[in-house]
Amino acid sequence: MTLRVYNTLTRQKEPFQTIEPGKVRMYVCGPTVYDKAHLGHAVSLLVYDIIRRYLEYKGYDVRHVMNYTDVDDKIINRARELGQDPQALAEHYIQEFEKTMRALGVLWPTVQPRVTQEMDWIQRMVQGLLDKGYAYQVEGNVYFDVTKDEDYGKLSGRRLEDLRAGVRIEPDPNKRHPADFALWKAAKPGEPTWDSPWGPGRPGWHIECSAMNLHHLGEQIDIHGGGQDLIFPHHENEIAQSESYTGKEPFVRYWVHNGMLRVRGEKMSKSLGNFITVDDFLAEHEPDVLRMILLNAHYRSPIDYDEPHVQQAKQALTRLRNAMRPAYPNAPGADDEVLQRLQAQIQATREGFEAAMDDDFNTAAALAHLFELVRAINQARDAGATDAQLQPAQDLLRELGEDVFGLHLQPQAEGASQADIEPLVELLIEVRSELRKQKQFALADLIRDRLAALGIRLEDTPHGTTWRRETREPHANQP
RNA sequence: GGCGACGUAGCCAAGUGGUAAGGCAGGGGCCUGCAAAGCCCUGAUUCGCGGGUUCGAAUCCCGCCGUCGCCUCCA
Repeated sequence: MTLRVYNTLTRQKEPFQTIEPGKVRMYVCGPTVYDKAHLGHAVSLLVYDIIRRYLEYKGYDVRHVMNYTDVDDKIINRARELGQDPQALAEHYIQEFEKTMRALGVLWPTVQPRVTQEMDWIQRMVQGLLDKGYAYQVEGNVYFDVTKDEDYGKLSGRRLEDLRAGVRIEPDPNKRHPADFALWKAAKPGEPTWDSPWGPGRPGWHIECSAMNLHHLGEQIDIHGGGQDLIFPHHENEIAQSESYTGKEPFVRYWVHNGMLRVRGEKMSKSLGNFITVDDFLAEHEPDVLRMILLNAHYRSPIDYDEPHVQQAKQALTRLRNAMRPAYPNAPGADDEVLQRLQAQIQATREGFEAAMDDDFNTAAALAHLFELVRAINQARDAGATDAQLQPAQDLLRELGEDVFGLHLQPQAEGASQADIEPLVELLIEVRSELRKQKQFALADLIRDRLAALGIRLEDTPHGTTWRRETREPHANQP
């Protein structure tokens, strides 16, 4: 099977072929660090985490770059409000963001460049664009001249005439064309500045991503990711800069854009003030719940966030985890017919899962195949399968659910180890069984309830009583 | 005004020409002292609406209605 990926540039799914065989160069737009991460950031982190995990499952070596925008109007303004140094503020929120990444359990990017550490590459590109006539200087500012780029607008499907007719482009007397954008902004009093051939100033927003791509991945890359709201103008401008500078097309082989998270039917955004921070979410729910919400939908679709969806995702996650539970006590072993069915499902699941993921990372369809495996495992367990007989199926569920989807399906008990408490729990179960035989249900239930309060769940089956540590509690992000 | 996406059972959602995956919730049953989990059965003659193409359409075309996004910072 060949992986096919939807490319925003061509608006269709295309066979995935990398520039270098076996290697993927992937760049994902990271945050501007002036505030805590919200759920939209989490969506982006998780979507590209899952994509990366699948690429690695397919055997690719992924070089994954995610930037931090640590120089920007918003940072400067926030720092001014708080009476802080902008760099200190940015550093603080980078640390916060990385806490969030750890809490969400995403694979760590290979490189995490910061604008402030890329000035050489940024200035080199700005100068190159000036030299080639794609940019012009006005009073210490450098602007990109969109009229010099014949195919400007190809990513977002816009034409300059349309833009000119646009209602909300603010007139700027310095710009030759309203759609021209700043590569370098002349210094204003009280702002961080860097020396440059065009005078003191700081980079415009778009140039950083072009420069970091060039520096860390090369002139052409395989995948460029980001939210759909970045298609215009940010990614459009990136293409214009990079292709004008290098003279090579395409700058990016596959433009991948994830759908926006919505709250109460509207996009969640800082300007609308309806955003939920990741910390707020994690104080109530475990990170896998958000992962499940995303897995259940397609990454390009908008996702509505609300409590009912959270509850649905939580239940579905529990069903997945319950399939990892062991065989019944003293399981006699399942017969051949049952085992053959289980074996057939193992094969069908892997094939179905890969076919779904190969089709533009169709996680919802892939997840459906996982649930079919779940049913087969549960059927086999009910039919008396032993742990050894269940293991191949559970191994597959673990591989696809944990390694590829990034979920945590195995109970991860905290505190005392399993081995430490096992003899004690077994003792209590034995005592309780005696009580049940003697119909002393009040006492038996007391033991069950008190153990439940301690996070140990007892379940009576026809074959005996099983126990397990309660799945982990929701926890706030750890330091 | 320009560009674009979407509209599938109570809810989430896959499915882009061959007769509707999966999950959540609900109902019935099995199991059980009870509980929990699990298993079995159960739901759209139908895919926003109206036309058209086709032997055949949720899937293609046209029109309409509705929701949302981008065009300004934004994952």
